Amino acid sequence: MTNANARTKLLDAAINVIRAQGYAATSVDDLCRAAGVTKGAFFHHFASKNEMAVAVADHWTTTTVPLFEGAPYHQPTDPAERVLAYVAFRKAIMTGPTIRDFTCLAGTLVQETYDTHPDIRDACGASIVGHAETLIPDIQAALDAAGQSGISARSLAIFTQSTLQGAFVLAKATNDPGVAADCCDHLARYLELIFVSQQAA
Amino acid sequence: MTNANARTKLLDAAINVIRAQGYAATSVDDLCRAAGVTKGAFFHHFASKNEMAVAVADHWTTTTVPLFEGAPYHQPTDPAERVLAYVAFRKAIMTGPTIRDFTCLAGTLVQETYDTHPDIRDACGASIVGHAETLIPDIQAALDAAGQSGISARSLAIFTQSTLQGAFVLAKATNDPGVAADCCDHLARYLELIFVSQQAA
DNA sequence: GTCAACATACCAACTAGTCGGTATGTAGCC
DNA sequence: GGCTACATACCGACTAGTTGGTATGTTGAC
Repeated sequence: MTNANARTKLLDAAINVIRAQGYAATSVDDLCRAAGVTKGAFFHHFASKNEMAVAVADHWTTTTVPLFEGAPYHQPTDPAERVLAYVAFRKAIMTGPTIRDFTCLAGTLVQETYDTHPDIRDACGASIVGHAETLIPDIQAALDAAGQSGISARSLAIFTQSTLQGAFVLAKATNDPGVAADCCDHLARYLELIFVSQQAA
Repeated sequence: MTNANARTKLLDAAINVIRAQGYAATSVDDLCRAAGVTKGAFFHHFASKNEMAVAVADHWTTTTVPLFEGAPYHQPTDPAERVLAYVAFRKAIMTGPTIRDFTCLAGTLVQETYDTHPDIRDACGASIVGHAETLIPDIQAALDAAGQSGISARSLAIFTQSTLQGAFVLAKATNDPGVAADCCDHLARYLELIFVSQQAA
Protein backbone atom coordinates (compact mmCIF):
# COMPACT_ATOMS: atom_id res chain seq x y z
CA MET A 1 0.00 0.00 0.00
CA THR A 2 2.75 2.41 0.96
CA ASN A 3 4.80 1.76 -2.16
CA ALA A 4 1.80 2.07 -4.44
CA ASN A 5 1.77 5.02 -6.81
CA ALA A 6 0.68 8.43 -5.64
CA ARG A 7 -2.73 8.21 -7.25
CA THR A 8 -3.67 5.04 -5.41
CA LYS A 9 -2.23 6.32 -2.16
CA LEU A 10 -4.31 9.48 -2.50
CA LEU A 11 -7.51 7.59 -3.24
CA ASP A 12 -6.99 5.16 -0.37
CA ALA A 13 -6.27 8.00 2.02
CA ALA A 14 -9.20 10.05 0.76
CA ILE A 15 -11.67 7.30 1.63
CA ASN A 16 -10.79 7.53 5.29
CA VAL A 17 -10.13 11.24 5.55
CA ILE A 18 -13.37 12.21 3.80
CA ARG A 19 -15.42 9.73 5.82
CA ALA A 20 -14.04 11.30 8.99
CA GLN A 21 -14.03 15.00 8.12
CA GLY A 22 -16.36 15.36 5.19
CA TYR A 23 -15.43 16.55 1.72
CA ALA A 24 -15.43 20.34 2.02
CA ALA A 25 -13.59 20.25 5.34
CA THR A 26 -10.83 18.17 3.79
CA SER A 27 -8.16 20.27 2.12
CA VAL A 28 -5.93 19.08 -0.66
CA ASP A 29 -3.03 19.45 1.76
CA ASP A 30 -4.85 17.19 4.24
CA LEU A 31 -5.12 14.52 1.58
CA CYS A 32 -1.49 14.84 0.52
CA ARG A 33 -0.34 14.63 4.13
CA ALA A 34 -2.48 11.54 4.80
CA ALA A 35 -1.28 9.89 1.61
CA GLY A 36 2.33 10.88 2.12
CA VAL A 37 2.61 12.58 -1.25
CA THR A 38 3.15 16.13 -2.37
CA LYS A 39 0.76 18.62 -3.84
CA GLY A 40 2.53 18.34 -7.15
CA ALA A 41 1.65 14.66 -7.27
CA PHE A 42 -1.97 15.45 -6.45
CA PHE A 43 -2.43 17.85 -9.34
CA HIS A 44 -0.46 15.63 -11.64
CA HIS A 45 -3.07 12.90 -11.22
CA PHE A 46 -6.19 15.01 -10.73
CA ALA A 47 -7.08 18.21 -12.52
CA SER A 48 -8.95 19.50 -9.49
CA LYS A 49 -10.17 18.55 -6.03
CA ASN A 50 -13.56 17.91 -7.60
CA GLU A 51 -12.20 15.49 -10.12
CA MET A 52 -10.51 13.61 -7.31
CA ALA A 53 -13.84 13.34 -5.51
CA VAL A 54 -15.41 11.71 -8.54
CA ALA A 55 -12.42 9.37 -8.77
CA VAL A 56 -12.65 8.44 -5.11
CA ALA A 57 -16.33 7.55 -5.47
CA ASP A 58 -15.37 5.20 -8.30
CA HIS A 59 -12.46 3.92 -6.24
CA TRP A 60 -14.89 3.22 -3.42
CA THR A 61 -16.93 1.05 -5.76
CA THR A 62 -13.79 -0.70 -6.94
CA THR A 63 -12.70 -1.55 -3.41
CA THR A 64 -16.11 -2.61 -2.10
CA VAL A 65 -17.23 -4.79 -5.01
CA PRO A 66 -14.72 -7.58 -4.23
CA LEU A 67 -15.61 -7.37 -0.54
CA PHE A 68 -19.22 -8.20 -1.30
CA GLU A 69 -18.51 -10.64 -4.09
CA GLY A 70 -16.30 -12.67 -1.79
CA ALA A 71 -18.63 -12.47 1.20
CA PRO A 72 -20.26 -15.62 2.58
CA TYR A 73 -23.84 -14.43 2.15
CA HIS A 74 -24.06 -15.97 -1.33
CA GLN A 75 -23.84 -19.51 0.05
CA PRO A 76 -27.43 -20.36 1.06
CA THR A 77 -29.39 -22.11 -1.66
CA ASP A 78 -32.63 -20.28 -0.86
CA PRO A 79 -32.75 -16.74 -2.32
CA ALA A 80 -34.62 -15.35 0.69
CA GLU A 81 -31.97 -16.77 2.97
CA ARG A 82 -29.27 -15.18 0.83
CA VAL A 83 -30.91 -11.78 1.19
CA LEU A 84 -31.19 -12.21 4.95
CA ALA A 85 -27.59 -13.40 5.05
CA TYR A 86 -26.67 -10.20 3.24
CA VAL A 87 -28.29 -8.11 5.95
CA ALA A 88 -26.58 -10.22 8.60
CA PHE A 89 -23.29 -9.62 6.81
CA ARG A 90 -23.87 -5.87 6.75
CA LYS A 91 -24.60 -5.99 10.46
CA ALA A 92 -21.50 -8.07 11.11
CA ILE A 93 -19.18 -5.56 9.47
CA MET A 94 -20.54 -2.73 11.63
CA THR A 95 -18.03 -3.57 14.30
CA GLY A 96 -15.08 -1.45 13.25
CA PRO A 97 -13.15 0.35 16.00
CA THR A 98 -14.84 3.61 15.03
CA ILE A 99 -18.07 4.49 13.26
CA ARG A 100 -16.03 6.00 10.45
CA ASP A 101 -14.58 2.62 9.56
CA PHE A 102 -17.86 1.00 8.56
CA THR A 103 -19.79 3.94 7.13
CA CYS A 104 -20.28 4.52 3.43
CA LEU A 105 -18.03 6.97 1.58
CA ALA A 106 -20.62 7.51 -1.12
CA GLY A 107 -23.41 8.28 1.34
CA THR A 108 -21.26 10.72 3.29
CA LEU A 109 -19.98 12.40 0.17
CA VAL A 110 -23.33 12.81 -1.56
CA GLN A 111 -24.93 14.49 1.44
CA GLU A 112 -22.79 17.58 1.05
CA THR A 113 -22.38 17.60 -2.71
CA TYR A 114 -25.74 16.60 -4.22
CA ASP A 115 -26.83 20.16 -4.86
CA THR A 116 -23.54 21.83 -5.69
CA HIS A 117 -21.50 19.16 -7.52
CA PRO A 118 -23.65 17.08 -9.87
CA ASP A 119 -20.70 15.03 -11.10
CA ILE A 120 -19.78 13.90 -7.60
CA ARG A 121 -23.43 13.24 -6.82
CA ASP A 122 -23.81 11.04 -9.89
CA ALA A 123 -20.68 9.05 -9.06
CA CYS A 124 -21.98 8.44 -5.53
CA GLY A 125 -25.41 7.55 -6.85
CA ALA A 126 -23.90 5.07 -9.30
CA SER A 127 -21.93 3.45 -6.49
CA ILE A 128 -24.92 3.02 -4.19
CA VAL A 129 -27.44 2.05 -6.87
CA GLY A 130 -24.93 -0.28 -8.51
CA HIS A 131 -24.52 -2.13 -5.25
CA ALA A 132 -28.28 -2.25 -4.71
CA GLU A 133 -28.71 -3.79 -8.13
CA THR A 134 -26.55 -6.77 -7.20
CA LEU A 135 -29.30 -7.70 -4.74
CA ILE A 136 -32.19 -7.55 -7.18
CA PRO A 137 -32.02 -11.11 -8.58
CA ASP A 138 -32.15 -12.72 -5.13
CA ILE A 139 -34.82 -10.32 -3.93
CA GLN A 140 -36.90 -10.95 -7.04
CA ALA A 141 -36.60 -14.70 -6.58
CA ALA A 142 -37.53 -14.43 -2.92
CA LEU A 143 -40.53 -12.24 -3.73
CA ASP A 144 -41.66 -14.66 -6.43
CA ALA A 145 -41.29 -17.62 -4.08
CA ALA A 146 -43.41 -15.80 -1.52
CA GLY A 147 -46.01 -14.83 -4.08
CA GLN A 148 -45.44 -11.17 -3.37
CA SER A 149 -46.39 -9.71 -6.71
CA GLY A 150 -47.18 -6.23 -5.43
CA ILE A 151 -43.66 -5.35 -4.33
CA SER A 152 -40.97 -4.15 -6.73
CA ALA A 153 -37.67 -5.97 -6.29
CA ARG A 154 -35.76 -2.89 -7.37
CA SER A 155 -37.60 -0.66 -4.94
CA LEU A 156 -36.93 -3.12 -2.14
CA ALA A 157 -33.26 -3.36 -3.07
CA ILE A 158 -33.01 0.43 -2.96
CA PHE A 159 -34.81 0.38 0.37
CA THR A 160 -32.19 -1.93 1.88
CA GLN A 161 -29.51 0.59 0.98
CA SER A 162 -31.62 3.45 2.24
CA THR A 163 -32.00 1.66 5.55
CA LEU A 164 -28.27 1.11 5.82
CA GLN A 165 -27.51 4.75 4.95
CA GLY A 166 -30.02 5.85 7.57
CA ALA A 167 -28.46 3.50 10.07
CA PHE A 168 -25.12 5.22 9.51
CA VAL A 169 -26.64 8.65 10.04
CA LEU A 170 -28.29 7.56 13.28
CA ALA A 171 -25.12 5.85 14.48
CA LYS A 172 -23.24 9.10 13.89
CA ALA A 173 -25.91 11.23 15.54
CA THR A 174 -26.07 9.05 18.63
CA ASN A 175 -22.36 8.21 18.53
CA ASP A 176 -23.41 4.61 19.03
CA PRO A 177 -22.65 1.87 16.48
CA GLY A 178 -25.21 -0.33 18.23
CA VAL A 179 -28.01 1.82 16.83
CA ALA A 180 -26.95 0.86 13.32
CA ALA A 181 -26.99 -2.82 14.25
CA ASP A 182 -30.51 -2.42 15.67
CA CYS A 183 -31.61 -0.95 12.36
CA CYS A 184 -30.27 -4.04 10.59
CA ASP A 185 -32.44 -6.18 12.84
CA HIS A 186 -35.52 -4.21 11.83
CA LEU A 187 -34.61 -4.49 8.18
CA ALA A 188 -34.15 -8.24 8.58
CA ARG A 189 -37.53 -8.54 10.29
CA TYR A 190 -39.22 -6.62 7.49
CA LEU A 191 -37.67 -8.91 4.88
CA GLU A 192 -38.61 -12.01 6.84
CA LEU A 193 -42.20 -10.86 7.12
CA ILE A 194 -42.37 -10.29 3.38
CA PHE A 195 -40.55 -13.40 2.27
CA VAL A 196 -42.31 -15.78 4.63
CA SER A 197 -45.87 -14.90 3.74
CA GLN A 198 -46.54 -17.71 1.33
CA GLN A 199 -44.72 -20.33 3.36
CA ALA A 200 -47.25 -19.58 6.11
CA ALA A 201 -50.13 -20.12 3.72
CA MET B 1 -39.16 37.08 8.78
CA THR B 2 -37.18 39.84 7.12
CA ASN B 3 -37.68 42.29 9.95
CA ALA B 4 -36.76 39.72 12.59
CA ASN B 5 -33.54 40.29 14.46
CA ALA B 6 -30.22 39.34 12.95
CA ARG B 7 -29.86 36.19 15.06
CA THR B 8 -33.16 34.75 13.85
CA LYS B 9 -32.48 35.80 10.27
CA LEU B 10 -29.12 34.05 10.41
CA LEU B 11 -30.57 30.86 11.87
CA ASP B 12 -33.41 30.76 9.35
CA ALA B 13 -31.00 31.34 6.49
CA ALA B 14 -28.53 28.78 7.83
CA ILE B 15 -31.14 26.01 7.71
CA ASN B 16 -31.49 26.34 3.97
CA VAL B 17 -27.92 27.22 3.08
CA ILE B 18 -26.43 24.38 5.10
CA ARG B 19 -28.96 21.88 3.77
CA ALA B 20 -27.97 22.86 0.24
CA GLN B 21 -24.21 23.28 0.54
CA GLY B 22 -23.23 21.44 3.69
CA TYR B 23 -21.67 22.97 6.76
CA ALA B 24 -17.98 23.20 5.91
CA ALA B 25 -18.68 24.52 2.43
CA THR B 26 -20.80 27.30 3.88
CA SER B 27 -18.76 30.34 4.83
CA VAL B 28 -19.75 32.87 7.42
CA ASP B 29 -19.99 35.38 4.59
CA ASP B 30 -22.39 33.07 2.75
CA LEU B 31 -24.63 32.99 5.78
CA CYS B 32 -24.49 36.75 6.27
CA ARG B 33 -25.31 37.34 2.62
CA ALA B 34 -28.24 34.91 2.70
CA ALA B 35 -29.56 36.43 5.91
CA GLY B 36 -29.01 40.01 4.75
CA VAL B 37 -26.89 40.95 7.74
CA THR B 38 -23.27 41.89 8.22
CA LYS B 39 -20.41 39.93 9.66
CA GLY B 40 -20.41 42.12 12.73
CA ALA B 41 -23.94 40.99 13.47
CA PHE B 42 -22.91 37.37 13.07
CA PHE B 43 -20.11 37.55 15.59
CA HIS B 44 -22.20 39.68 17.88
CA HIS B 45 -24.67 36.82 18.28
CA PHE B 46 -22.35 33.83 17.90
CA ALA B 47 -18.88 33.46 19.32
CA SER B 48 -17.84 31.25 16.41
CA LYS B 49 -19.14 29.47 13.35
CA ASN B 50 -19.21 26.31 15.43
CA GLU B 51 -21.39 27.84 18.08
CA MET B 52 -23.81 28.96 15.37
CA ALA B 53 -23.99 25.38 14.10
CA VAL B 54 -25.02 24.17 17.53
CA ALA B 55 -27.59 26.96 17.70
CA VAL B 56 -28.98 26.13 14.28
CA ALA B 57 -29.47 22.50 15.27
CA ASP B 58 -31.48 23.69 18.26
CA HIS B 59 -33.29 26.18 16.04
CA TRP B 60 -34.15 23.33 13.71
CA THR B 61 -35.79 21.50 16.61
CA THR B 62 -37.63 24.65 17.60
CA THR B 63 -39.07 25.14 14.13
CA THR B 64 -39.98 21.50 13.47
CA VAL B 65 -41.63 20.70 16.80
CA PRO B 66 -44.70 22.88 16.11
CA LEU B 67 -44.92 21.48 12.59
CA PHE B 68 -45.32 17.97 13.94
CA GLU B 69 -47.40 18.92 16.94
CA GLY B 70 -49.91 20.63 14.69
CA ALA B 71 -49.94 17.91 12.05
CA PRO B 72 -53.07 15.87 11.38
CA TYR B 73 -51.52 12.49 12.11
CA HIS B 74 -52.54 12.69 15.79
CA GLN B 75 -56.23 12.47 14.94
CA PRO B 76 -56.90 8.71 14.58
CA THR B 77 -58.05 7.08 17.77
CA ASP B 78 -56.08 3.90 17.16
CA PRO B 79 -52.38 4.23 18.07
CA ALA B 80 -51.26 2.04 15.18
CA GLU B 81 -53.22 4.22 12.79
CA ARG B 82 -51.61 7.31 14.27
CA VAL B 83 -48.15 5.87 13.65
CA LEU B 84 -49.07 5.00 10.07
CA ALA B 85 -50.58 8.45 9.64
CA TYR B 86 -47.25 9.85 10.81
CA VAL B 87 -45.40 7.98 8.07
CA ALA B 88 -48.00 9.12 5.54
CA PHE B 89 -47.47 12.69 6.76
CA ARG B 90 -43.71 12.38 6.34
CA LYS B 91 -44.28 11.08 2.84
CA ALA B 92 -46.69 13.89 2.06
CA ILE B 93 -44.18 16.61 2.98
CA MET B 94 -41.57 15.13 0.64
CA THR B 95 -43.00 17.15 -2.20
CA GLY B 96 -41.02 20.37 -1.89
CA PRO B 97 -39.81 21.96 -5.12
CA THR B 98 -36.30 20.68 -4.41
CA ILE B 99 -34.89 17.82 -2.38
CA ARG B 100 -33.21 20.33 -0.13
CA ASP B 101 -36.55 21.66 1.05
CA PHE B 102 -37.70 18.47 2.72
CA THR B 103 -34.45 16.98 3.95
CA CYS B 104 -33.32 17.10 7.55
CA LEU B 105 -30.86 19.74 8.66
CA ALA B 106 -29.72 17.64 11.61
CA GLY B 107 -29.04 14.59 9.47
CA THR B 108 -27.09 16.57 6.90
CA LEU B 109 -25.12 18.43 9.53
CA VAL B 110 -24.17 15.42 11.63
CA GLN B 111 -22.78 13.51 8.65
CA GLU B 112 -19.87 15.89 8.27
CA THR B 113 -19.36 16.87 11.91
CA TYR B 114 -19.84 13.71 14.00
CA ASP B 115 -16.14 12.98 14.24
CA THR B 116 -14.68 16.46 14.35
CA HIS B 117 -17.26 18.56 16.25
CA PRO B 118 -18.79 16.63 19.15
CA ASP B 119 -20.91 19.58 20.27
CA ILE B 120 -22.60 19.88 16.88
CA ARG B 121 -23.02 16.12 16.71
CA ASP B 122 -24.73 16.05 20.10
CA ALA B 123 -27.08 18.88 19.16
CA CYS B 124 -28.07 17.03 15.99
CA GLY B 125 -28.44 13.78 17.87
CA ALA B 126 -30.68 15.45 20.43
CA SER B 127 -32.86 16.87 17.66
CA ILE B 128 -33.34 13.55 15.88
CA VAL B 129 -33.70 11.39 18.98
CA GLY B 130 -35.98 13.96 20.60
CA HIS B 131 -38.30 13.76 17.63
CA ALA B 132 -38.16 9.96 17.63
CA GLU B 133 -39.17 9.95 21.27
CA THR B 134 -42.42 11.75 20.50
CA LEU B 135 -43.44 8.60 18.62
CA ILE B 136 -42.69 6.13 21.40
CA PRO B 137 -46.05 6.28 23.26
CA ASP B 138 -48.09 5.52 20.14
CA ILE B 139 -45.64 2.87 18.98
CA GLN B 140 -45.64 1.23 22.39
CA ALA B 141 -49.45 1.21 22.47
CA ALA B 142 -49.59 -0.25 18.97
CA LEU B 143 -47.06 -2.94 19.86
CA ASP B 144 -48.97 -3.79 23.01
CA ALA B 145 -52.24 -3.99 21.11
CA ALA B 146 -50.62 -6.35 18.62
CA GLY B 147 -49.08 -8.46 21.34
CA GLN B 148 -45.61 -7.72 20.01
CA SER B 149 -43.63 -8.08 23.23
CA GLY B 150 -40.30 -8.82 21.53
CA ILE B 151 -39.91 -5.45 19.84
CA SER B 152 -38.62 -2.37 21.64
CA ALA B 153 -40.78 0.70 21.02
CA ARG B 154 -37.76 2.96 21.36
CA SER B 155 -35.72 0.92 18.91
CA LEU B 156 -38.60 1.00 16.44
CA ALA B 157 -39.04 4.74 16.88
CA ILE B 158 -35.34 5.23 16.17
CA PHE B 159 -35.69 2.96 13.15
CA THR B 160 -38.41 5.16 11.67
CA GLN B 161 -36.03 8.11 11.80
CA SER B 162 -33.19 6.05 10.44
CA THR B 163 -35.39 5.05 7.51
CA LEU B 164 -36.28 8.66 6.81
CA GLN B 165 -32.67 9.77 7.01
CA GLY B 166 -31.70 6.99 4.64
CA ALA B 167 -34.52 7.99 2.31
CA PHE B 168 -33.03 11.48 2.15
CA VAL B 169 -29.58 10.15 1.34
CA LEU B 170 -30.94 7.96 -1.45
CA ALA B 171 -33.09 10.78 -2.82
CA LYS B 172 -29.97 12.94 -2.97
CA ALA B 173 -27.84 10.22 -4.54
CA THR B 174 -30.42 9.45 -7.23
CA ASN B 175 -31.56 13.06 -7.51
CA ASP B 176 -35.10 11.71 -7.31
CA PRO B 177 -37.51 12.65 -4.51
CA GLY B 178 -39.69 9.74 -5.54
CA VAL B 179 -37.13 7.32 -4.11
CA ALA B 180 -37.70 8.81 -0.68
CA ALA B 181 -41.45 8.38 -1.04
CA ASP B 182 -40.94 4.73 -1.99
CA CYS B 183 -38.93 4.24 1.18
CA CYS B 184 -41.85 5.62 3.18
CA ASP B 185 -44.07 3.00 1.61
CA HIS B 186 -41.73 0.23 2.72
CA LEU B 187 -41.59 1.67 6.22
CA ALA B 188 -45.38 1.81 6.32
CA ARG B 189 -45.61 -1.80 5.15
CA TYR B 190 -43.18 -2.92 7.85
CA LEU B 191 -45.20 -1.16 10.53
CA GLU B 192 -48.46 -2.58 9.21
CA LEU B 193 -47.04 -6.09 9.25
CA ILE B 194 -45.94 -5.66 12.84
CA PHE B 195 -49.03 -3.91 14.14
CA VAL B 196 -51.54 -6.16 12.44
CA SER B 197 -50.25 -9.46 13.69
CA GLN B 198 -52.61 -9.93 16.58
CA GLN B 199 -55.64 -8.57 14.74
CA ALA B 200 -55.13 -11.45 12.31
CA ALA B 201 -55.12 -13.99 15.14
C1' DG C 1 -24.74 57.91 29.87
C1' DT C 2 -24.99 53.13 29.17
C1' DC C 3 -25.71 49.17 26.84
C1' DA C 4 -27.31 46.01 23.31
C1' DA C 5 -27.49 45.58 18.49
C1' DC C 6 -25.61 46.12 14.79
C1' DA C 7 -22.00 48.01 10.78
C1' DT C 8 -17.31 48.62 8.58
C1' DA C 9 -12.63 47.85 8.02
C1' DC C 10 -9.33 44.90 8.57
C1' DC C 11 -5.93 40.81 9.38
C1' DA C 12 -3.35 36.45 9.70
C1' DA C 13 -3.97 31.91 8.24
C1' DC C 14 -5.33 28.97 5.02
C1' DT C 15 -7.17 27.57 0.37
C1' DA C 16 -7.09 25.49 -4.39
C1' DG C 17 -4.49 25.66 -8.02
C1' DT C 18 0.05 26.98 -10.86
C1' DC C 19 4.53 26.55 -12.51
C1' DG C 20 9.36 25.71 -13.34
C1' DG C 21 11.98 22.09 -12.45
C1' DT C 22 13.98 17.03 -11.71
C1' DA C 23 14.27 11.94 -11.94
C1' DT C 24 13.33 7.97 -14.34
C1' DG C 25 11.86 5.70 -17.76
C1' DT C 26 11.34 3.99 -22.92
C1' DA C 27 11.05 3.93 -27.95
C1' DG C 28 13.46 4.22 -32.09
C1' DC C 29 17.36 5.01 -34.85
C1' DC C 30 22.29 4.23 -35.95
C1' DG D 1 25.52 -0.37 -27.12
C1' DG D 2 24.91 4.48 -27.33
C1' DC D 3 22.35 8.37 -28.52
C1' DT D 4 18.39 11.58 -29.08
C1' DA D 5 13.58 12.58 -28.33
C1' DC D 6 9.92 12.38 -25.68
C1' DA D 7 6.73 10.78 -21.84
C1' DT D 8 5.42 9.95 -17.13
C1' DA D 9 5.69 10.74 -12.32
C1' DC D 10 6.66 13.63 -9.05
C1' DC D 11 8.53 17.82 -6.31
C1' DG D 12 7.84 22.17 -3.59
C1' DA D 13 7.83 27.16 -3.77
C1' DC D 14 4.60 30.40 -5.14
C1' DT D 15 0.17 33.20 -5.83
C1' DA D 16 -4.36 35.15 -5.83
C1' DG D 17 -8.20 34.79 -3.43
C1' DT D 18 -10.99 33.20 0.62
C1' DT D 19 -11.52 32.03 5.39
C1' DG D 20 -12.85 32.64 10.36
C1' DG D 21 -12.30 35.97 13.45
C1' DT D 22 -11.15 40.85 15.51
C1' DA D 23 -11.05 45.81 16.40
C1' DT D 24 -13.31 49.80 16.21
C1' DG D 25 -16.91 52.34 15.14
C1' DT D 26 -22.23 54.01 15.07
C1' DT D 27 -26.96 54.14 16.38
C1' DG D 28 -30.98 54.17 19.00
C1' DA D 29 -33.67 52.67 23.08
C1' DC D 30 -34.03 53.22 28.07
